[in-house]
Amino acid sequence: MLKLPSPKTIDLQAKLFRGFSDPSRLSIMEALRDGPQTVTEIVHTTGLTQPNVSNHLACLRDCGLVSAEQHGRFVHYELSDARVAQLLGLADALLADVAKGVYECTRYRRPAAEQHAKD
Amino acid sequence: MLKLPSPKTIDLQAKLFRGFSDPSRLSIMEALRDGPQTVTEIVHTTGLTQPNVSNHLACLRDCGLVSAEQHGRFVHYELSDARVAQLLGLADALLADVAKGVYECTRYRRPAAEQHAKD
DNA sequence: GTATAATATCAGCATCTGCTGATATTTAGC
DNA sequence: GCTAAATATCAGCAGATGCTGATATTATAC
Repeated sequence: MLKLPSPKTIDLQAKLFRGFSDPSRLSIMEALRDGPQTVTEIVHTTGLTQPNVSNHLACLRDCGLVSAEQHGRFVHYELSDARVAQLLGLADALLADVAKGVYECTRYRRPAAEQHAKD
Repeated sequence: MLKLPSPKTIDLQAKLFRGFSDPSRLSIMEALRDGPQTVTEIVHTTGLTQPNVSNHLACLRDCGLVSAEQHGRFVHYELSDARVAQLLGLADALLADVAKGVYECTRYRRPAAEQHAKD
């Protein structure tokens, strides 16, 4: 019988990955890969709504994936650890090879409107 | 103005990470870290329900994270790429440093019953 | 062919998640 | 102090997600 990590550790890992599992949060982290940005800058870079960005940033900060620094009435956010970018890079590399599968992964994803590719 | 990856790429990355963002799927992948296993073996290792395991395996297979091989009426599943385990390892390392934050990341997670730690 | 074991599929439900729109808070400049 | 800009918070809602329980499928053994 194999020994798995404790349920608590598994849950923590899941939580960590959940930080990466949303397109909006990924956009934000991709934006921060080039260096610190202000909330408003992130809003412009990503095209997301300001409350939405603030919410995701708060989430990412709570999870330790980004860190914040206040300058006047601006708050500069940045990736908190080189390994965050490293994870993004590793995902890129993996994606390059398994993308064919991911395209069709609709098991836990309703087919909805068939998501016509546009890009 | 910075240039983000295309929305399609971001969505694919999000999908990939979503494969890792569920405790049940993580348990399954952790179980497979030690080598291939049968569905029934995974059921025993993880303590999950058989239909549940099958469903998650189908999801992971669609996403290219695990691969399957049929032997008689048994199906042996294994991690499809070394980088899958690598991602799990990197997450472990990152978690060791940011765990304090992740513990408290309840932004997109209802506090519910406060989840008393037991492990 | 029949029975049985291993795996897959599916409907239905409860819950979680992320977005929007409105509002509160904080800070700088006057 | 007052105003305006930058950011944070919150309620409410639409939709996604994961689980269970029942059932279907596949494959071996007899």
